[in-house]
Amino acid sequence: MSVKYDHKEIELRWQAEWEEKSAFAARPGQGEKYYCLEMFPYPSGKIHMGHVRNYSIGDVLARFLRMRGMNVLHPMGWDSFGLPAENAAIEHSIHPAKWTHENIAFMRRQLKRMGLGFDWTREISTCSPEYYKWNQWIFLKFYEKGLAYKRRSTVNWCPGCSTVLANEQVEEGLCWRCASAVEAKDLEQWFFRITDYAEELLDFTHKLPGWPERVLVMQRNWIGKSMGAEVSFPVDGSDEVIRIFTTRPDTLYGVTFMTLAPEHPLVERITAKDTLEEVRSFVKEVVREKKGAGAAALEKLDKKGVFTGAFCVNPLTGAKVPVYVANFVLMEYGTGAVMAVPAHDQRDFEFARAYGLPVKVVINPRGKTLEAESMEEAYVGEGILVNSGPFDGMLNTDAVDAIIDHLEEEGVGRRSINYKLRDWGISRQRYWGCPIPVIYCKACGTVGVDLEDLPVVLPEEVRLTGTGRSPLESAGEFVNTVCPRCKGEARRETDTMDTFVDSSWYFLRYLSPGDDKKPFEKEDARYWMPVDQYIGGIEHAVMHLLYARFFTKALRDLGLHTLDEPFKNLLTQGMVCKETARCGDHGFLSPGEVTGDGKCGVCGAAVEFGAVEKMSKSKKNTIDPDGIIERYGADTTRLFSLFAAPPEKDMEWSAEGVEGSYRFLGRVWRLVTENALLLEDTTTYDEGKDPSLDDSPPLKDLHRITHGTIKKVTGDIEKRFHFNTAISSIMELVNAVYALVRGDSFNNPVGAKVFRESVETVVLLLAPFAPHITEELWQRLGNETPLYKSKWPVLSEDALVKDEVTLVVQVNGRVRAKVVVPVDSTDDDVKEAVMKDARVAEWAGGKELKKFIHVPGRLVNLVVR
RNA sequence: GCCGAAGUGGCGGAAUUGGUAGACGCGCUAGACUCAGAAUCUAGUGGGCGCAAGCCUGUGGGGGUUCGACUCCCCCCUUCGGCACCA
Repeated sequence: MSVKYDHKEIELRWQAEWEEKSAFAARPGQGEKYYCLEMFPYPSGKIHMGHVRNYSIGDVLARFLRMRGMNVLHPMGWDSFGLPAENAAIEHSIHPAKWTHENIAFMRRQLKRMGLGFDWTREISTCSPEYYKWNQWIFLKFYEKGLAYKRRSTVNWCPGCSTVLANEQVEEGLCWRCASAVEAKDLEQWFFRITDYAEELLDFTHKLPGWPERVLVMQRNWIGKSMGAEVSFPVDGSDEVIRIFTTRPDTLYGVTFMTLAPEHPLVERITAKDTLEEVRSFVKEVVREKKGAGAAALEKLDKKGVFTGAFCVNPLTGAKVPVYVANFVLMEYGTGAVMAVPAHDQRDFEFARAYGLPVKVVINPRGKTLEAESMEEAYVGEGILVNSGPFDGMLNTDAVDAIIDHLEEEGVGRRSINYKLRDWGISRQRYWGCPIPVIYCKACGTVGVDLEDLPVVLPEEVRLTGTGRSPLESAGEFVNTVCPRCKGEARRETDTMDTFVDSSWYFLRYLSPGDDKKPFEKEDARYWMPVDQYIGGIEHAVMHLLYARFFTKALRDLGLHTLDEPFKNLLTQGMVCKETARCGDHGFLSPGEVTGDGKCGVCGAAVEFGAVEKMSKSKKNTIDPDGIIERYGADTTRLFSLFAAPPEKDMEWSAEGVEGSYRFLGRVWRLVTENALLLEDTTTYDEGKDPSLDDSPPLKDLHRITHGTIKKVTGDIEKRFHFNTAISSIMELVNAVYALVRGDSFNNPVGAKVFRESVETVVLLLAPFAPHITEELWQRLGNETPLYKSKWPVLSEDALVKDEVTLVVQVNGRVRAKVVVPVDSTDDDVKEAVMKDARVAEWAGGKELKKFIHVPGRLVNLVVR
């Protein structure tokens, strides 16, 4: 008697049941809390395999911990403001709101079809006024505290997206989203003062043991802390002073020239009359090169400079050194001026050699004397100071502090710290975002909207042209308003916020999703925060994860909660990849464009296979989850996405692998349905009450394997997130059960009980991975309580104990025999047993036993000569 | 250039503390069932030699530590990721 595994019918039925019962709603206050969160999706249209993997990982964890008795919060929402909605509006004449809401509806259905156990009662969407009202509220609190401010600045302008980008959103001079060359543009912009938190953000990268080291390293590099000194170099024959920042004050006596950034304000003021023309044209050229460098930023520009005709004075030595303008000096970092020490800095060295400038050695490696003339590269290592006045003979690492102290005493410099981190520019000249709640009044100036007037609702009627002006400027009714202070005529800010603002605190909104008095309830935050496990892509290592950390600290300082860090543990999942097909003439080909015998469907040329790359439309190697779910079911799709690789590593999608997972579920299905009568007729083996298994080794083995699997799967899920090995050990258990099913071991009352125990265990252990089929089988096993309310199997340590163990016997490190000994054998017992073995005698007989090594339960190694 | 991660069968991957390398799955081979196929089941499957028992060899390359190394140490190679004029 067999029943077909109808995955679709089973999955839809159980999904309806979970939906109806709100099976996965979190209820604060009951049991130990666990906040499991995956990065919420942008509603781009439909889910892709990256989503499938991300949410499958989170759901396994959430379901597992629920079965372990924890009160799990596992919410879902939508990062629903953003540029694609606007582009769709321009291309297809559909309102961004409509496009977004349709996408959300579609993707929500897809996620539910995946059987993901989310608490849908807490669903949020960042484009809803109920959500972005609190964005605006937070903005105003930041503004009040000076954490939000406006200034004119040179910004990264993406001509493709017609908007400003944050520094974090520029990759190698290109837009992170559309890869257009980023241009410089002067604009009035709102900023968040994330630099106020640079030190704390950096400090806490050392206090997040649950984060992957590489993410922490990336954040540290991004924050880019450098310790050193700021030093003043007076300009000779002028009142002007050039301030420089250096991390190498120990080399101050070796300065032989000075370099300024082309944009440095002093350039115009100190340049000699007769060189002004030359300097100006150089500056122009550099600016032009920098603008054009966007696309070709991979190639570093040649180091170039021009002498200004001016000299400045080294405050320690009194030496006059020439001042150059150089294309490699950045105005944005430090002070825009760099002292040059060619003997001990490679870039300065190259510049000095190119322009015939002197090289002065001030540090000698131990036991060596450097000759400036014959040096072929700068010496950047440690050593002893020379030519450095009172500091001669000092170790350079000690001289750093000594010289800074000296600078401070003389009043010509001070200790200083620099960060690469810049303040976060959040203004975007786009429509589909959160309006910045600010009003400009001729009389009162810049005024924040009153909190009672929030939200500032995004108007529906605007002209979207994508030309670079803020679309909101065209919405007259929105723009023209009255000043909250003087009630006079005023205009609204027409820029919207970077969507990364929306995602910087959404994890807090899930805690109190309906609250209309505050962004979130302090008590809820106290209970649920921090997020115990956050799961998402590595691409957010710097941007989102740094912004969210900043928000958490800033909101703490506003008194909204008391937490330092939002995410206790972070799992960065690998990418979903697939083999590409490529034709020399026609580029990447989709499977449909390749003929049956591996030729290009267009030209018939041989197709190149083998390159495994991240799934992407441009590579034509995507797999649509819908098709897989339709054909194999959500359980198979989830199972395979977890089985193919450990979660933090890239995985390769393979059609055959999916088949394998499907076959496995079929095996489990048949194990229960084909043995329904046997299973119905019995109860689970109970170690305490039922007869001992000592008389039946096969049953005792299976009982032990069953509990070994419980131990292995539990550990793999909770300690290591190694879902792939968890699944394979469940497969091993299934194989072990099948090995006995065809014999007669189970055809007796005790055998049936052991059989039922192992089958129930398979179903329970598999439940987090494949929740539908297991729910169905659980019911078919006659259980009244649905599986989603059931407990994880309990491990019996007693069951794990073996009577005998097989020891591997090595002679001189090579395996030569195996012996079976009682588990409690002493070294001497083992030695006796080993020596009796015929194979051992063959290899070790008649030779001198130098050493006898016994690793209990594992092996024996005889060292003989 | 700097920082980080990784290199294991035909493929995805396993080996948790230095203790039988290749679990589990895919693929492949042979067989059973079938009119046939699909599905399913059984057996085999790192490489070399051998009828076999078995022997040798094998985790990117070279050296080292150890009774014993995929695992620890040193050098090198390759691949991937991040940062990249940061003073």
